[in-house]
Amino acid sequence: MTYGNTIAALADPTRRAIVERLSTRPQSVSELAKGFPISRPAVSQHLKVLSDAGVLVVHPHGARRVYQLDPNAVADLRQWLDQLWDDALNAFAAEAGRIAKGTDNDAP
Amino acid sequence: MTYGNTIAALADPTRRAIVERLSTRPQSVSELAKGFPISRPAVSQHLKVLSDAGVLVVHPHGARRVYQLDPNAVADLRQWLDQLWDDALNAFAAEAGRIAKGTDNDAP
DNA sequence: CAGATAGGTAAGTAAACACTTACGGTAAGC
DNA sequence: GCTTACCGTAAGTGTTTACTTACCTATCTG
Repeated sequence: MTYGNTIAALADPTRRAIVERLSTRPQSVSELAKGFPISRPAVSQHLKVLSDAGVLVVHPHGARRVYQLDPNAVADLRQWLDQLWDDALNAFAAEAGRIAKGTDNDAP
Repeated sequence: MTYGNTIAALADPTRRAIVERLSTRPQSVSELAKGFPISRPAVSQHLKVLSDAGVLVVHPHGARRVYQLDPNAVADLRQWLDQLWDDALNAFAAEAGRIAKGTDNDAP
């Protein structure tokens, strides 16, 4: 169920951009905020949402707080997606089989 | 960018549940609606969001409209996630390397 | 110690969202 | 043709959300 929080957190474009930035290297709040057209508190709020969802981890370096992407969150979401992908392919194959056997009701 | 719409569409729990149901077999609107505690029009609206995002495809069978999960949408999202995963792991390794070399500023 | 830097939190607001009921339009069955 | 099932859309509503400014607490620096 943890992937639910993750995907909800990643729904916002700004939050996705933050995550993408952090995926290359850890960064502090104001460092991040420089790259966005929104205020620093807004970035801080996004970081809280992402942290609460388990997507980010913080470790304080003095007065600075450095945020980092947690690979585990990505892994959880990936697992769910892989399951979905697998089921979707199976369903597709089953459907194709039914159509090939003429069991579909497309024809008049 | 198409994964952006996909992930936004999947942010809602009801919509995720719909997608999970459709991942096993295609289903019609009222068939789907039976399984949820919300009204049929609400389900219809969710289906529109998912279709607009490219997550679902419809094909009408007479008066019924059968919705089906489109594996391509899942594939796009998977690709983005894999990229994120890869970058995150690299960043993690780089960070670990920097700490091991004592380049980090944790110490007073 | 005084001031600056870094960042979380509170309160307010406008827009987006997830519903509801009501309605209109199309295909099926008698 | 007339009724019944199927389904999308319109309009309205309460809640969530993404922002803003203002404020407050820590830490680093001179």
